[in-house]
Amino acid sequence: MSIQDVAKLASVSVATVSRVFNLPDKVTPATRQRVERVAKKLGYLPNASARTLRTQRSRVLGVVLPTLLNPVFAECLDGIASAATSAGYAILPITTDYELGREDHAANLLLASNVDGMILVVSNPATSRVLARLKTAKMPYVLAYNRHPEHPCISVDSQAAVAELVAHLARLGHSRITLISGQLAASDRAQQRLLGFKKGMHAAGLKTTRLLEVPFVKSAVQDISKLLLTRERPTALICSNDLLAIRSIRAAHLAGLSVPRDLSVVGFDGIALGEDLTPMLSTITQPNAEIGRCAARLLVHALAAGAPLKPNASLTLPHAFRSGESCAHPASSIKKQEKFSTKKT
Amino acid sequence: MSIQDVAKLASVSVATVSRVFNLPDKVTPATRQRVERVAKKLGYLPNASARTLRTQRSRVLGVVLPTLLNPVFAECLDGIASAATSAGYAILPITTDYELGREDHAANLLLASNVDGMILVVSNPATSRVLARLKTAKMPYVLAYNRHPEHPCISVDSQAAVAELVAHLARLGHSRITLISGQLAASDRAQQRLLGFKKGMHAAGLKTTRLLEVPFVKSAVQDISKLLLTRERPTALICSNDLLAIRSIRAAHLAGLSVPRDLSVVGFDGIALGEDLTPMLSTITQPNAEIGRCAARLLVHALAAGAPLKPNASLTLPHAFRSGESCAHPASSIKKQEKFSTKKT
DNA sequence: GATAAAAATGTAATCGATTACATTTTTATC
DNA sequence: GATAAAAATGTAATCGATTACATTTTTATC
Repeated sequence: MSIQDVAKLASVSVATVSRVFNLPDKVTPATRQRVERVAKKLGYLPNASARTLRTQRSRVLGVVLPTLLNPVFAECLDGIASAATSAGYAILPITTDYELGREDHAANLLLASNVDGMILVVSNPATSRVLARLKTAKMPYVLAYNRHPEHPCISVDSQAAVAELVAHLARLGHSRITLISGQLAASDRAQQRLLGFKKGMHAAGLKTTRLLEVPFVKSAVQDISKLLLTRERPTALICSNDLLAIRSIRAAHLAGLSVPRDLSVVGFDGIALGEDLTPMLSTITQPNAEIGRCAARLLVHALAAGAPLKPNASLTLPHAFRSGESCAHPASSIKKQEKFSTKKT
Repeated sequence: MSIQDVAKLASVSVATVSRVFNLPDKVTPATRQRVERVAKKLGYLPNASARTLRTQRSRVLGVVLPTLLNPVFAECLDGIASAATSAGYAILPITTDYELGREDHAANLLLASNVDGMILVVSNPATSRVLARLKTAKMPYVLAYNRHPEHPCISVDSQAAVAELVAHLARLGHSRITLISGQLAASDRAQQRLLGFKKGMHAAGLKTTRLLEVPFVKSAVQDISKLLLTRERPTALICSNDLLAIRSIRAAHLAGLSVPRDLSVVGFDGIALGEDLTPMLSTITQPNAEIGRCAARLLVHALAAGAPLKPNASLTLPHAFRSGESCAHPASSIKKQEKFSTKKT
């Protein structure tokens, strides 16, 4: 079932069939209809491999993501897909499960697949081997969530966001705040959030910054729960992503603590599901779908212009604090809390 | 950067270069090393489009899913990806957002992309146009989650699962049970779960089966909340998926009801996140990743055998009731409940 | 209706791999 | 070292599209 079959049955040359699909104005209406009818009858679709080989463009964007099991990236991919589709591009997503070797593998697969450009969430742009590879291969790309001065990146300012959050918690009366982070080595975001945490704590005059680094793949509820059973337990947890926040709330429950009465928990990411939870998740929201859409639009734009994206094309999108129900005054400043509650009600 | 460049620089023919990559045993070690070195230096990767065009196989499996924003499908896709990868296949996933037209579009895109086979979650296999299309195109495929006697399907027995669940709830003392379902027209699973609900209610001697059909895309918390404020409100909700269950728990909270004291909520799907919630989600679990892995393995096997999958290759995987914390005795039978609680503590 | 210009259509090269078949080189055996 | 067999390598066709250029047909103008 090829263009040859259609041409034969429609009694035209393959060039005419091709034109019907690509330059319909260059074909007489009568011929066009005849060809279209035959094509439809045969269920003919132009072979993408042949077209890509000949035209040297696939109209496909490669996407490299850590995982789709974290809704952050699923939401982002959804944004990428919608922007890509409206620009006439398909997407080819690959996940790496935070394994560095699989980043290379994914990039190679996409390079071999003739994608026109790539959107990536890498572990760490500063040390990434893939990015060098893309540069030598002259493959246009843009990073999402990552932040690095030498690469085009779409992201929010995680560091500032967490610093602001610390200030907010301090204002609420919290002083024993612990950062629950995923593996720092596996993500520049986690590192930036830690930095923001330290800066924020320092700015608030809080000396001791406590950090619990937990494995991300397997649920870390037990580890967090243990932390919450210590004598000098924190009154607030800042979690470097929403899934960790959800697990922290679970951990609090297992430790016999009520959220937010005994413990405030704030997440990071703003996954949609957080709004449906009880207590509704307090979190720093990123515009995940918009990050994806921006990345795709920028990349498509660069492809149209024929020039790879430069680092100065980077975009910092706005984050926001979504005040949910998992964050409040600490129990020690209960009076203030009551005043607040009264105001609210 | 093509096989020609490598051949020239290594002073061999393109055939030899090709053999180094595909039949390395047929090449003298010395030659092989020379070619491999040159290939590596140039960063050469065999062009997938050219290879696919020539060999008539892409080693890619197409995947058609409603959405990745529901973790069920993200988990399933993860299973597909792992099984496909270990079998040497890549995957090309496309989402349809439950829009019928986009199912066609996705299938066409995948057909044009020369995928070797397809794994699909369609709206309704009985009425699907894509499946007919795949048959005429002789494209091997397998359905996931769907159930239909005329197609190869990997699924659980939703109907039996819900019927059993009703029996369980009835045993706990519930009689006013409402099914919260997504759009019935958009999913055969929803229809089967409804059927199981009716059968289960009938078997339990419960006459009135109440159903609330809610839009799935936008959160239906308000609708559910309204239901819970009625005079004859249900004591238990069966939700046709876990996201609806989460929203139902939220709705209960907004209605001033405590779960599970005032209202039992049971979901369907067994998304991983449900275990981290408080109350931990009571739900009927499906082996989502395994459904994906099975589908991929079966398809790969069929491709190796050169024969399309027959309906009798269908597999019913086991479901299970995960007893979480969102389901208990109804308040009216409070004594029984206390007995139970005591036992537990 | 002859002529020139414009529009429609066709021919054949091309993209980059694989592979049947042909040719050359190496190895084994005497 | 001559000869046959086996191994290594090369040549050229092929997959299915697009497209520059050539050719044919249609249209416009007198």
